[in-house]
Amino acid sequence: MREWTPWKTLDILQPFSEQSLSETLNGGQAFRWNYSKKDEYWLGVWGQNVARLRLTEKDCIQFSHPIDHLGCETELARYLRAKFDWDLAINNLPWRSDPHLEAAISAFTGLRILKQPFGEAVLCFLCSATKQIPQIKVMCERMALRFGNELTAGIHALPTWNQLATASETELRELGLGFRAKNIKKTADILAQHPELLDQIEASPYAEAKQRLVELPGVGEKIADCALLFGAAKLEAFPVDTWIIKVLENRYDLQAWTPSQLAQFGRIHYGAYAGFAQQFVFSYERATAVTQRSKK
DNA sequence: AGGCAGGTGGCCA
DNA sequence: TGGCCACCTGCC
Repeated sequence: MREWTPWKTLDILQPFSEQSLSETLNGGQAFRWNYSKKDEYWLGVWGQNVARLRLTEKDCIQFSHPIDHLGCETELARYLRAKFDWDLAINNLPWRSDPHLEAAISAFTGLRILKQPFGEAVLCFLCSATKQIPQIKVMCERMALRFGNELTAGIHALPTWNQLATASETELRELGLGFRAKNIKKTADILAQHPELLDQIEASPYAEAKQRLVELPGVGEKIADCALLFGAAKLEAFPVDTWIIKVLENRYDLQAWTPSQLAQFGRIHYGAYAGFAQQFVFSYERATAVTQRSKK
């Protein structure tokens, strides 16, 4: 068992709350964070990094990482987008004329969009098709254990696409990936053949990046938008999933709109930070649904 | 016990 | 274009 560094406060422009930290790490953006009630910290993995996170009573965010992992603090600041001005982004959202958005923003103060490694975001959201968050997490965990590097005692990184290309579809199915296994295998083969492809896509403007991403097997509009929003910091990406369809139909009275029309509405109504707005109303809707379910 | 879950692609009109 | 359906698996 290797040692962990003492807790240190991360230099961050705007604070989290317990709730917004939880929602950011474990609300459907990322799938590799778990909270230990006993130890009172979050443990997470991204890229070849592992860290523990916790909030102090004053909402300072503190981190710890394996002692031998130099550079983790820099990577963490990048991952959490510590220096990005999220309040300015909120200022540019249309909450002044949109009571539902305003309520969602108020309910999730401190929520932000992660900058995950792009390839990992593509992989995780390829797993997400018709799955709920706990199940997506299980799939990611199994892929990491089977094909990813061990970072510290018992904790594995997600496999790189090159590592995945060595797996057979059968091996992937054995991890419980179901029909997603075929898409992941085919995508892995393509990315192994074209090592620069993901970097090129990430560096492209949003529209072009999306156009090129949906050429990958199993990547449709929704998964492409998730990967670009959570893995490439393209905040104009607006994933339209079943939750957002519900929100727009019920809260914005847009019944009878097709998903593609709803996507267009979202981009126009919410603007340049549509994906950030999406995350607020997504979280708000899920919180409401969970409350209603537990009342029964 | 059967339907459904943060979808996608293929096939039909 | 637009609607329908199969596709794995697990959970209610």
